[in-house]
Amino acid sequence: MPNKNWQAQRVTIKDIAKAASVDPSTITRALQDSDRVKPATREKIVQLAADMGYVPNMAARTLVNRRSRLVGVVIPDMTNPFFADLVQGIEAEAAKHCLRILIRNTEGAEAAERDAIKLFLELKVDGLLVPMARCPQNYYEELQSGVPVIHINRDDATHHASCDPVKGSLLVMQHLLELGHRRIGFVTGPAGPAREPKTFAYRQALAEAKLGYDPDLIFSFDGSLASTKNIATEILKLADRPSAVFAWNDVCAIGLIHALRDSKLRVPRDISVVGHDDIQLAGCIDPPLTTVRWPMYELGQQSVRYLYRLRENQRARRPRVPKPQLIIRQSTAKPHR
Amino acid sequence: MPNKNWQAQRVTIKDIAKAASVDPSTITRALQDSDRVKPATREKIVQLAADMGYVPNMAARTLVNRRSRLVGVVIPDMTNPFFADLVQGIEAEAAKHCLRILIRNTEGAEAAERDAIKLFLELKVDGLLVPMARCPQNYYEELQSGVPVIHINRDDATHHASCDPVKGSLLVMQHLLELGHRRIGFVTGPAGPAREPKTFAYRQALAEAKLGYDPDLIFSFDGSLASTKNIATEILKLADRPSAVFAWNDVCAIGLIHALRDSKLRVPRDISVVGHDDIQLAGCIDPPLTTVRWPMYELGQQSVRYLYRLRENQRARRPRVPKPQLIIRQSTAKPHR
DNA sequence: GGTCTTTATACAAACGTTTGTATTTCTGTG
DNA sequence: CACAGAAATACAAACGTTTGTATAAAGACC
Repeated sequence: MPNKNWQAQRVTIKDIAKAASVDPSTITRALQDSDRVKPATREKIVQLAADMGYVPNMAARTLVNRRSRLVGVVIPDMTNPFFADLVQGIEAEAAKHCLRILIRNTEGAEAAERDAIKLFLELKVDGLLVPMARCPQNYYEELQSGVPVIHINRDDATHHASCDPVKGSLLVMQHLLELGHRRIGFVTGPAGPAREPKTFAYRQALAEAKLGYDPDLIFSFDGSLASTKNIATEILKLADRPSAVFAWNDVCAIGLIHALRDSKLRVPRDISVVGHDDIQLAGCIDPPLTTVRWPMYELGQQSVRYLYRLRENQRARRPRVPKPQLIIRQSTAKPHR
Repeated sequence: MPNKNWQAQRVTIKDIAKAASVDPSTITRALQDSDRVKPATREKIVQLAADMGYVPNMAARTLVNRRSRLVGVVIPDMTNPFFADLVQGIEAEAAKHCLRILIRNTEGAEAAERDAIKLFLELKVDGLLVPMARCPQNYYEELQSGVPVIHINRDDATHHASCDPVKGSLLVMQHLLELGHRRIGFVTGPAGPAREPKTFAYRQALAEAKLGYDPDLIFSFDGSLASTKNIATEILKLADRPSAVFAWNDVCAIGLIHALRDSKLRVPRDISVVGHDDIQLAGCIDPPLTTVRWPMYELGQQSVRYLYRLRENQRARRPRVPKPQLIIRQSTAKPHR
């Protein structure tokens, strides 16, 4: 069927008004359940609206209300199931406050993040939720958006809800140290706000254990599984191999374990590997992965609650969030040597 | 800082007009790069707009244009990395047509899907992209939305872009049959549009191979890894065990392999397992998973292109999409017995 | 310098809601 | 029946853009 005509607005409040021979303002009030309209009239109108297939025009509504009840969420990486949890928490809480959430995906790219923010601001969202923002904080400050922005896991932001990223990594290091590891490798990830604190925790833990920092033990993961192969190769080449590796995240850890096995290194017998994020599959690979879990669902809830307070100009304290948790499975063991 | 005042609209076109002592309409035209305004004026205005931090009000714009250049995308399951690919394809193509995409997440729930659609319609999106719709087709037909809706992988829809789901599953069955398997199990998944065609392909392939259909060999996966354990138990209990299992998807297959191994069944020596989707991790578990890849990225691109055509009232043919592809790795082998 | 184009800008109406105020219609009371 | 007061509804302006049309300014030609 060619040339079908797509029409944006089908039936408006005025059409209903005409059909009910009543003023448009009455339609609004009836649909909003205001007590200013007679029950009988309301009923008639509601019925009519349904029959005529009326769909409110948010554009018009937002224009006059100057509020959209919309919240923009910027997801840096849809590939990472880890954010799915966050979104679920966000949605659950948003529903309670009659806020509707809208998602944009940036592939961890700064430009895409800016685009997303721009779109949301044009849409006049009531608030912005941005986990692990890639753009520097001053970008957000200079924005002067006039809209509350809650950062998730960026503790340098004015408003943020965070799960201490240093803490999580310290737990990992502590675990490895307690097992007796002395040469511990570290895999950094793609640029982003998570890199700093993890690296910091790694160095901090080494220092506290009075162990030296060896640049040879730092590897880098670019987000692709292919790069885990290279990391394995690098590790193999080292004269003095690490007995444990703290991988950037679970995907990285799983790839690494696979690559190491290809090179005849057994995990955890020959080398321990720890991940981060506790993705769904972490527990059912071989060996089940030791990792860190962040309470993303709660984080999502908390940040919406915080946003809501802010939006209502209520006194809003930065939310507290449950601590990261070390999940010990079987990819870590005492060093063999 | 309590009681900060969040103001929706900060600087409008009128403010710029005043500042430039010029009519609002000139501002619009200058910002739109129309040739009706003198270059010098345009430049001044553009500069001014930037300095004043002007953010266009989409609500107002949409209201008069009756077009938003927005496209709504309904994602059924963010957990599934499989959709990330789709979104990337969608975004890449949308950018080419100056369309901006907005995502809503339904947890595969019918109600959430309806909500998402409702929101998008209120927002007056120019089009809807809905992969694997959970709602029945007549819901969409009765909607009479006046907006083009492209379904992805629902070949019963008026407008759709699909990758033949039957074909993919037939490839799997063919592969298993060629290896010599005669007792093949099948794991169905949560309710949804994918269940029918997969099941159909399974039965079809059995029939063509002149093999009987045995209800004992049908298991069901509810989306949680926990349920794969139950499936493994069920399989173990069977007197006449299948020599191969076609799992609902990769996550299911990985969970199942893990659970089977716990019960001392080795894959693929004792039992072959095939997945579906070819998620990122499929290649680096042990054993690397045989699975089906759908060209989700292309599917995303195609559906946007199709939508664009429809939106422009151009003649639009349903897009062709590359076929699903069987990825043979090491989780399948000849039956041992 | 007057007329005719061309170029640049101003004016005004419209998009679909919402909301404060004004007006009409009831209901009950004296 | 008149009137106050309440209840129900109508009126009109506003939200921030866009766009067709009208107007003013500038340049070209005789």
